Amino acid sequence: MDPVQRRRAIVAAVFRLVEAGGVGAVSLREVAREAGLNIGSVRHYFSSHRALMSAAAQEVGERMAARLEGHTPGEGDPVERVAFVAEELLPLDAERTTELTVLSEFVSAARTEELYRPMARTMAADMRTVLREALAGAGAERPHEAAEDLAALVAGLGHDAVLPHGSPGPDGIRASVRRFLRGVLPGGSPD
Amino acid sequence: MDPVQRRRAIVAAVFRLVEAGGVGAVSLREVAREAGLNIGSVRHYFSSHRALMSAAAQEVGERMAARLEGHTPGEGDPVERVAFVAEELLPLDAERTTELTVLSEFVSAARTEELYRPMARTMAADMRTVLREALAGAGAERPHEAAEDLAALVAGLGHDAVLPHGSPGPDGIRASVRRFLRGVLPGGSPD
DNA sequence: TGTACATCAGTGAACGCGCGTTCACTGATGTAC
DNA sequence: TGTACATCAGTGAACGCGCGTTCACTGATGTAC
Repeated sequence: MDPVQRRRAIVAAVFRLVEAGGVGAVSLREVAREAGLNIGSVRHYFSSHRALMSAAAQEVGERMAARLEGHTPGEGDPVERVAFVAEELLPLDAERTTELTVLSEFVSAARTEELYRPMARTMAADMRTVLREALAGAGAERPHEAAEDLAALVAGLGHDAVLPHGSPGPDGIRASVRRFLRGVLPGGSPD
Repeated sequence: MDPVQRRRAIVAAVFRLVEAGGVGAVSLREVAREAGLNIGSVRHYFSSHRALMSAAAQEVGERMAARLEGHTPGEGDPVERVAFVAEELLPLDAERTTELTVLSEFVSAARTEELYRPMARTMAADMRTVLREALAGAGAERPHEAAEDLAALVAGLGHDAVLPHGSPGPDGIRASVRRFLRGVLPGGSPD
């Protein structure tokens, strides 16, 4: 197996463990078991537990950055154009739910673990930038303020939906985003 | 020392450890050190690690419930009346920041640890109820929808501010809450 | 008043376990000459 | 073509450590009679 692919497979095992039990549940023995390798083999590709987690955090950040940058805003109604961007960051299907859950675990861990802080900071800044540009492009009057509000709304909706609480669900999430956007963009039909 | 006080002191030590390192950083040995006790003494008051964490989670839930129920909505401008309630749930000073950080750690842990799930569910439901009643009392046209949106905004603002990222800070948080409330309540000056 | 016993706060050593790390190793592939 | 050596993927035992738990213990206070 290609060493690059092997490293990817190990990081993928880390992601599955993070989703199942959080960042704290990732031990080298569990990673080895999940990846179908010997613990010594994991060590062969990542010199330490810290190095493995750092690589995993970097990969999460790169995936989300690609998600944010990789789409074209689309056309049509301003509300739908910005909603399309915001919804990249919301748990509206299984794929996004998994990815956001893993991201959220790393970002939360960044509060007490400095290893994840650069990634968390970059993510927060990228998200604000992308939302601000989308809002400005769609004609928002105060894109900076609106981006702050939308970033908080998106974080809150994502947080709730990822947890086993009384989340509004995909339809409720979509509705919240549209209510917000109709308030800050021109051309949305009033309520 | 009164046994009740002793239990409280041990739970307080748990809270300090959760704030410093998350729920995963709470070991019985660390709790004993933090509380100035022997590990056997901690065991004397809480029959297991699980029982201790359960008691701590319950205490967090009760404190937040008291915070939500214990205030009177106040009078005057509808925006300020609801903002007063919402701001109980936002990290606007050191005390609220600490309390919300600890709450947030337990709620996040609830995703993978069923022990904390009842508390997390109750908290989420209480928060929605209190916000909905405050919005309805202040004249919101669609208090249910507005409460969902405000709950997400509050969760997002709190999440961001608790983490070492590019948070908007207390003034930005207050401004976001007021922009939202002016959009859903009567009598707020437009923009 | 005095003795015996029960209760309970508090102690700290010992257990088995999973952890990250270290290390000596196997065996296949590739390169030097 | 053939031999010697280097490289590197992959292995798995062993280390010291912190963990939750268990347990036998001390000593003070309160109660029974």
